[in-house]
Amino acid sequence: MAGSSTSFAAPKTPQVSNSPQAGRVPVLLPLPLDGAYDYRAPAEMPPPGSFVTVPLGQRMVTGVVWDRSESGDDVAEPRLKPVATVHDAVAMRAPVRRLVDWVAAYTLSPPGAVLRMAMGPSDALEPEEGRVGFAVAPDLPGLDAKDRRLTATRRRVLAVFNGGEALPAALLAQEAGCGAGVIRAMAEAGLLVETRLPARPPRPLPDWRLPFPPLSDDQRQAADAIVAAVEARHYETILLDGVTGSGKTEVYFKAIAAALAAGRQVLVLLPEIALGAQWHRRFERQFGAPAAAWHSDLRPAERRGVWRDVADGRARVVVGARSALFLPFEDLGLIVVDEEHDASFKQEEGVVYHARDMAVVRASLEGVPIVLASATPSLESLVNAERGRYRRIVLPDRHGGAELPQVTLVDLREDKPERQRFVAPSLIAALKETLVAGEQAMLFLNRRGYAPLTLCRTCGHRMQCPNCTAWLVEHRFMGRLVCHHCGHAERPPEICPACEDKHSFAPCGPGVERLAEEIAERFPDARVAVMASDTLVGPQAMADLVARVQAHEIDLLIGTQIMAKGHHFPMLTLVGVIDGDLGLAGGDLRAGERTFQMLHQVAGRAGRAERPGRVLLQTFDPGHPVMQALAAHDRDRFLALESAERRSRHMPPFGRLAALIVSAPDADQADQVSAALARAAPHLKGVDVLGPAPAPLAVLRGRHRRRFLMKTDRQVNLQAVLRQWLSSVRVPTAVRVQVDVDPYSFL
DNA sequence: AGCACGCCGACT
DNA sequence: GTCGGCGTGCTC
Repeated sequence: MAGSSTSFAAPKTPQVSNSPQAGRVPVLLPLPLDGAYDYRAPAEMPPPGSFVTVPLGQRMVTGVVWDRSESGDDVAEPRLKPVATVHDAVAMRAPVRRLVDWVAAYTLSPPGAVLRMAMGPSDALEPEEGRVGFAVAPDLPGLDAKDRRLTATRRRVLAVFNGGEALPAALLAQEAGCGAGVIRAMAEAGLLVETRLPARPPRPLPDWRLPFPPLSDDQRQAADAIVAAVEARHYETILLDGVTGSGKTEVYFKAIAAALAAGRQVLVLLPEIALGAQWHRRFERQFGAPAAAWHSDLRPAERRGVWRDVADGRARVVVGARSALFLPFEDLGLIVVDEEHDASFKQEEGVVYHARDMAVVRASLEGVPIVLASATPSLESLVNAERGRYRRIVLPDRHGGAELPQVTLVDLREDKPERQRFVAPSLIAALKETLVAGEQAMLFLNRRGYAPLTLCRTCGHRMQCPNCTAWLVEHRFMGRLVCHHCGHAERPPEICPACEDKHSFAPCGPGVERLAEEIAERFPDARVAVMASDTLVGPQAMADLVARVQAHEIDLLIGTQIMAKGHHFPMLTLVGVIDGDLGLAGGDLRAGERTFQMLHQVAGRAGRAERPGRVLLQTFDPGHPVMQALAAHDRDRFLALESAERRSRHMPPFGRLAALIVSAPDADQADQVSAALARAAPHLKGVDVLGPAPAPLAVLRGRHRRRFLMKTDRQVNLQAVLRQWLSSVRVPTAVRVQVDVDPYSFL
């Protein structure tokens, strides 16, 4: 205990003020704790945003020096542990810290859980010096090659250099097929010398001065307005509303060029990385250099590189999915959210947030403009434009003069497919015409696998997931029954587990695989490909298939929503939608809106070049407003109807919504906590609580789930009401209460 | 999120 | 009699 008595005897750090906060520093850790923890500050107080490593319990954790809050109920000073390390890395800027706080408060998540998304890879904090490498010793050529120390392995190592530059040890060892020990021994023996490798090469800079393609008057006006916003350098949300083919991308590329010209960085958010490839090609064509990509399957070294380049300003334009929202831009000048209506911007696990909405928050905290682009804007964004919070810029024309495809509704009650078949006679006929004309066709069915349900003909038993309230989907290519919710997979049984009858199973309903089978029977000579997330493995598979379609090596493409977006197939003149009603079932608030957006996007694949396209849309409900709007190309009337409907029900964006999901391994526990929550539910003006009800997915991954829905007037502070409500109920650790503010999924 | 502490089954 | 399963609770 000599150490502690020494520190006791040492004079106390002189107090710079009488404040009890002197000498202490709040540190937010990337853990789901209640808030920042206080630590004893080092002699030189690290400013807010500094990355620091501190002791927590038995381990060391790296976090960020946070901003002082006013609350006074801090831990007593003697218990404070000291900050262990202050990192040299670029500090987290105030707008990012405020974004973390904002997202945490809005989503009712622990701030540390949000910080985790903003921290980046832990090794990105290490000081960036050239890595250690090895080169051939300068006097080596003088050595006799027959020197006994020059074993075969060592010779292989020397051969790797082949007269070239220094290399990192790991690469050397890998290339020579030996261990790191060999390299070290060779260095000790004087065969190799240790050197510094040069720092990572600089990124090629996108060139904003390259000529743009000629823009239409509408495009030019839109571009001028957005460029002016970029140059004005203040926050504004611009909704860029333009039909497919109207040239939205060129318009926001102009804005990107303006931001680059001003020396500032740009963030572009795309809904799914699947459509990244063609975006990157397009960007590189315009700017002569690639944009930096940020997504979940970057390799660690690449991830670290991008992170650092964003932080020190070397990466000028970053394209990414949701998580790019939290990147540490040094000098952000513009944010673009493309396909802003896309539901995949909503993160459904962990911190539940909507990246489009939080991007607007970031833009406002950074004081920069943000462009939300879509051919089918969300009702939320359109209403925000009506309210004057967003500026709406409309691009009316299909740039390049191509006609809109003709959309014909196929009434499945009249125009019936044969038994156990799913393509109506009129669509078969259209496919035939298209193929005969040497053109391409696409069939859209948003269902992976062979059949969504497998049923025993003898006893009616349905194959169900053991962990979820869901049917198992047959995947015939894989020879598996698969749960699309938890990933459970099993071999299709030979005998029915209920009645033990043999070979009694029958597939019910179509998936893309079954549709492909029907088409192969019907058109044996057609070259058919299936495009679904589980048939395209690896990042290259999608690009390869797209290239084959563009080279007309495929006549007929069958796929799920993965093929709905962005690909340009000049010879594709027919799109068939197998089940237009699929997205409309279930109690989803946005079912109609989403179905419209998805089918509109799919329809847009037909006839984008000089060839006119047509769309045949199979439905059991041709009178449905979604189908009528699609057939008449009347988006605005549909939106007006949808908007009126939402307004009358006080649903978003005219009211606010939050969902609570109570889940537990045990149904009783879930019920008990639900009952307690129900008893404590707020009774306030403008607040309605519905529930508890078993969730549509009543069991998910083995957890029993109950749902509440809280609906409030727009002016109610929904978060405050929720916080109050939740704090009044004790929740045992086995039970989880997940909060989903602005829910998009109602499962 | 880790990591320790703590209370019940199969092993030397 | 111990080793170790993972339920519960804490970390400035």
